[in-house]
Parts: sequence; structure tokens; C-alpha cells
Amino acid sequence: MPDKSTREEFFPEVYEIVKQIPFGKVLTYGGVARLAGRPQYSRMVGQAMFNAPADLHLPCHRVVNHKGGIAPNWPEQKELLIEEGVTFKKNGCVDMKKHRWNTELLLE
DNA sequence: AAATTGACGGTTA
DNA sequence: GTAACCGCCAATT
Repeated sequence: MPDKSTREEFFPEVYEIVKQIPFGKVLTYGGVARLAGRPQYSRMVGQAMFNAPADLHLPCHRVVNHKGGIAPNWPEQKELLIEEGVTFKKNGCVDMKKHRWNTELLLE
């Protein structure tokens, strides 16, 4: 059988990880990529989110970039995080120092 | 087939 | 601490 596109194998993996993000926590695209086993696929994670259907109940609003900022053209993500108790810095970036999910602790 | 783009990360200046 | 550049992978034009 022909090798499946990277999407077919990477996307579902990303969805599983994002769904495992605890309440009131945030994770960077690179963090999700690393848990997925592809630390360099940070971009694909973003593409996965954009392609992520709402049917999966995917808390993509808990996924932010390493700048602590949110996705372009999606300002409501910030509101959703605030609603979960996440604190934003003055420049509009999430306080990664406190809300970044301890992914390295789970890698064992 | 080649070049460009994209919800990014990390390092260097 | 902030700014800029390079590097990564896949999809699209």
C-alpha cells in the first residue's frame, strides 16, 4: 500500500495531544509537535489546527505559538483563554511562565 | 517541476 | 529584553 501523507499520520496524533491539554493550561505548537514525536513539525501542527474540524471538540484555543501570542485572524481565542483563568501579559501574550503545560515532565 | 506561503521554533545580534 | 535571520516540513499556486 502506498505510504500515507504525513497528514494522515501526524494530524490525528496532534488532535490526541491537544485534547489532553488540561484546563487552564496552554501549549506551544512546538510542544505539541514534540509530544507527537516530530519536534520540527511545529508548522504542521498549525496546519492541523486550521484543518481541525469542530466535531473533534478540539481545544485548539489552548495552543499558542512560542511568542505566547495567538493565531492571526482569530482574536476570540484570547477571550477563551481568559475565560479559563489564563493570564495575558500587557503586550497580549500568554504568561507562559505559569500556564505553559509541563510537557517535558510527561516524557519521562 | 520550481517557487511561494504558512495558526512556528530556535539561535544570534 | 527586543529584533532579525535562518531552518523545518508539507501543501498550494
